[in-house]
Amino acid sequence: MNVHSFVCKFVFIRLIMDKKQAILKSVLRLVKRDGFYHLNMKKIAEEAGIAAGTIYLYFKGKEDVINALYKMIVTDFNQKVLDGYIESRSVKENFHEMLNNAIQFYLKERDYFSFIEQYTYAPFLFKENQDENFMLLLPIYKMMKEGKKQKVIKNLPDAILLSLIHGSMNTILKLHLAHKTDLNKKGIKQRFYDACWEAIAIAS
Amino acid sequence: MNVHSFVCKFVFIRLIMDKKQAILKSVLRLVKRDGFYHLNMKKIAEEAGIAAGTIYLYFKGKEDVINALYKMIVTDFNQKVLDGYIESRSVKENFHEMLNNAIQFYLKERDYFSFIEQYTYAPFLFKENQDENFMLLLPIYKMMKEGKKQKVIKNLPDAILLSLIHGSMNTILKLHLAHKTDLNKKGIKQRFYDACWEAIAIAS
DNA sequence: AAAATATAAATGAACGTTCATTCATTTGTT
DNA sequence: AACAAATGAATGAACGTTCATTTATATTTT
Repeated sequence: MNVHSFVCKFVFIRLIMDKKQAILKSVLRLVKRDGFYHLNMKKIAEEAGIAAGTIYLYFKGKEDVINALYKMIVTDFNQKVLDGYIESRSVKENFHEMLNNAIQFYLKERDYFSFIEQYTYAPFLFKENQDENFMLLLPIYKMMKEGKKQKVIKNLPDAILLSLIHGSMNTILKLHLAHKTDLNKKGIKQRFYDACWEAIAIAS
Repeated sequence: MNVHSFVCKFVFIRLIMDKKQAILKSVLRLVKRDGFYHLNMKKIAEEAGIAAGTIYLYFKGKEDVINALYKMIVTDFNQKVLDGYIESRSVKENFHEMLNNAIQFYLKERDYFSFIEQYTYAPFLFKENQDENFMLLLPIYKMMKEGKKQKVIKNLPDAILLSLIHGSMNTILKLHLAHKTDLNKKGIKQRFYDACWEAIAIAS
């Protein structure tokens, strides 16, 4: 393999990825706008500015597209949120940082939230693995475990702590996206973080 | 109108309602089992033990069926949960009672939860009115207001309190239905109620 | 360097299904 | 006989997917 062919191969892969991404981005926009129910291959192609058949060059079919998108979002989410975790910091600081990262993530990529919510509640729609549903909770688990060990977080069952953190985050995002509150206001966000922390922390 | 025709009319209405209910119950079971995506009129008819055309004698079409089901569930939920509200009782007691009613409601009618979750996140799918989404929150609103007035509930923005209560309830139900926890165990349920109350109550 | 050839990428009409809905007909009731 | 209720085959639109064809890109030959 000479340098020339190496460069060619690199460019080749990059282009494939670009088109794959373009298709996934289209799905994202469509699911947000019209919902899963009205999603179809022709629309996806139109939105991506390609022909319907082209999608099948990059994905096995509709299911494959949807699953690929889910995996992309989960990977992106976990990476960005776990980025906020620094061993040396206190649990409280890590909690704030990760919750903030999670909320910022969904505020920045608001289509992600809509997609994830709809995907999660479509039983056996496109799911290869039911446990996938809970992959988004990994960062919270990590933090909870450490907090319990250090006795700064209440010794409640994991499910309850998860509910208080993830559940309330979910709902406040929902309310934000429905314009029932405004997480961009600094005050609201801070008060939410604090309320959330108070809910799970051992009072000092 | 004589007694006979009155009886006839009564029976007539009852039968209509029975068939309507039978159709809605079928939808419920199918949505839980296969998801919204795989729902179709033939399946609904089969599940209800009637012919496909018969559905159109009772509903305008598919959308109408879905919307009717949603309205039925919301009405049922609000009634059953608000049943737990007694003016003379303390806010804390009312909170426990209503949260318990809500959870029992969804545990008893587990198909309801699956349906509501999927319906809520299908943007513009079958929704005549976007604000419908938040109709399930009415009972919580009522309690929150009173609690704030009596200064037993933290003076946080409604959206935050809602998130802590409704959001965490939602997630714990989700975890229960996915067998990640067991709300039927008395201990878990009680600890969840207490944790939830601690999250919103002013420490005494 | 241009032309010819080979390969890859993209297209969109066509296909077979599936679906919601309709309605002429049948079944049940008054 | 008269009416209401239920049927399910028929209909046509919509869908996911395929594939013969076209367009674009790369390679080889002249």
